[in-house]
Amino acid sequence: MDGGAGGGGGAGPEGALHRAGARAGEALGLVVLPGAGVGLAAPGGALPLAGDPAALVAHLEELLHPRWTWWSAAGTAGPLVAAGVHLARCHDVAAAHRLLAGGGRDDPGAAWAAAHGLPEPAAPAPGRAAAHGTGLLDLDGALEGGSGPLERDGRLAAGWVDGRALGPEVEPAERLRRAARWAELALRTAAAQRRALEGAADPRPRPAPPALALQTAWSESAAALLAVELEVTGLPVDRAVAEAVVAAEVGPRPRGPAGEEAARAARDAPVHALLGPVDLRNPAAVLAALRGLGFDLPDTRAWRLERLLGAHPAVEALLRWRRAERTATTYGYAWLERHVGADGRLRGAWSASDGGAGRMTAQAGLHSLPAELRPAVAAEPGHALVRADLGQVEPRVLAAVSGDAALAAAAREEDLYAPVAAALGVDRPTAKVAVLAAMYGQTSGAAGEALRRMERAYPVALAFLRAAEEDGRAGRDVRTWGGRRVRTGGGREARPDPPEEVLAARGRFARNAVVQGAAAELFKAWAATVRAGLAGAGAGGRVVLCLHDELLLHVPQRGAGAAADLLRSALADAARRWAGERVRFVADVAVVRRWSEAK
DNA sequence: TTCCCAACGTA
DNA sequence: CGTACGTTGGGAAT
Repeated sequence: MDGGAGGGGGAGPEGALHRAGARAGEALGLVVLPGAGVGLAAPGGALPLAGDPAALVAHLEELLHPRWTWWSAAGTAGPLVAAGVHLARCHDVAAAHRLLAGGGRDDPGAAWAAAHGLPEPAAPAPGRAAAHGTGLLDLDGALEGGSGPLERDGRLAAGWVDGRALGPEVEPAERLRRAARWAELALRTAAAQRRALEGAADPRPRPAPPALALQTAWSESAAALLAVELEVTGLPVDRAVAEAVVAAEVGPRPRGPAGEEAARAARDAPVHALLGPVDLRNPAAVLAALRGLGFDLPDTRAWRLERLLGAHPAVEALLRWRRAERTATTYGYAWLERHVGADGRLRGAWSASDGGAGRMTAQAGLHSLPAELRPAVAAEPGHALVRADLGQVEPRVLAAVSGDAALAAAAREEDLYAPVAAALGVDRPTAKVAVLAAMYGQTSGAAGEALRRMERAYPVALAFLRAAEEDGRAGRDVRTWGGRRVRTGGGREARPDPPEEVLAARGRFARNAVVQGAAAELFKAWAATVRAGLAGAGAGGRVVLCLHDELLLHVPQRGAGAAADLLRSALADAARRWAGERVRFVADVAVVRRWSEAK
């Protein structure tokens, strides 16, 4: 970063940072102004630094190895990651807020308010809550009056939350000072969150590992940074193979809108010949046409049509049409065009903890690639893919978080269902169905007797699940093992007397959330540990896909064996921190050239 | 233009 | 054997 720093004096920012109370390994607030500089904040003061943000941050990473503390990785880390800077540790205020508060809000205004005991502010204008807005300009009284980022009532000022206060139209030196001030507020918010995480009451029947909530906040923070990296890195795709897979389903790439239209008509023709000129893309029309053939169905879902395969040739044609249409519209040439870059990387936006239970989500179809396309996910020359997926993760998680000693004993086996089957006195498939039925709240009576035996064999686990279900039915929030608050919908749309259907759905949701959500936490702790290990190895390996219980790494060929070992050791480390020694977690690991070759 | 539903891919 | 998510197209509501 030679010579880029201003404000620190002398050889660099070290002196000023030291005077501001920055210490190696400790929290350091960070705001990035792309192309202009950074705002830093340590416990004793804030420091504006002009210069290239990536160079400044890379230097400080090496010098201080801090826990970078920002409002959100999504808003701050993008330019740094794009410039190739590795950031080892962070506290992501948005991620910690999602963990502590649940719900959909994670903007600075909401996090600040929660951390200071203030009521949640009005939601920022949708779509305009950019990290550092470029919009102008009518800086309101809160800014112009010199009152800075805080309103009189203690809330964050709107002009700061929406980024206008840091916009490029602000005079450069003032803009940097504001960035440092903004970093200071992120640091203060993080400190309050840390106190809340450390002081969190432990409502569970048995004690969690020490500081689990704080550890979880940090691994969730790492996942938020990983989400930024995943989008920058992308998933390596062999475009020729992908196009061949598409072509096999829908034919050659159509040329222009006319070709598009012709291909569409060609897809429809065989079904029209058998079913009449029905609008195949309108389910109601398809339903009516099928009724004309004598099939009276509640809907036209594939599994329902498959039962009628022998009855009329139109059924087979329709099912074939559905597959082709899915490929053409969702995973076809247009999709490749939109999401696969010139460098052969499939890119989409990632979210580190979306939805009710806090799983990762991804756009651009990254989480729902059809199996037929997996041969197209391929290592680049000189590289390998290393794939690992957790085995039977949800029942193992249930054993860990419920504290059921008998289930934990079963979870010490490579195949958890074998001892469960023995305990229940049933065969393995029945045992598996019984466990899943218990975890997810069965409604049809298929596993009735096995479920009653589950109750006798694993009463602690079943009581844990029943308690979550009761909380959900009552509209009470539940907390996952790592401390994530999951709202069950009792608050919003509070109808006076919800029908049984709604109550039952809330119960199933809560029963599922305490398992699925906890599994998501363990997964992210694993992913964060793997990420750190890859960086430490220094061989350029990257996580390229996270898929709920599966990790895919892209590594130089000669590092593949080490990466496979890392996946196993990282799981052991993460699981020990997360659950102690009582439960074993297992991963299936394979070094492959194509994703389809694993498993 | 916005919102909801059906359908289906993944875990 | 239920939950979660994203994407698409169509139709109704606005």
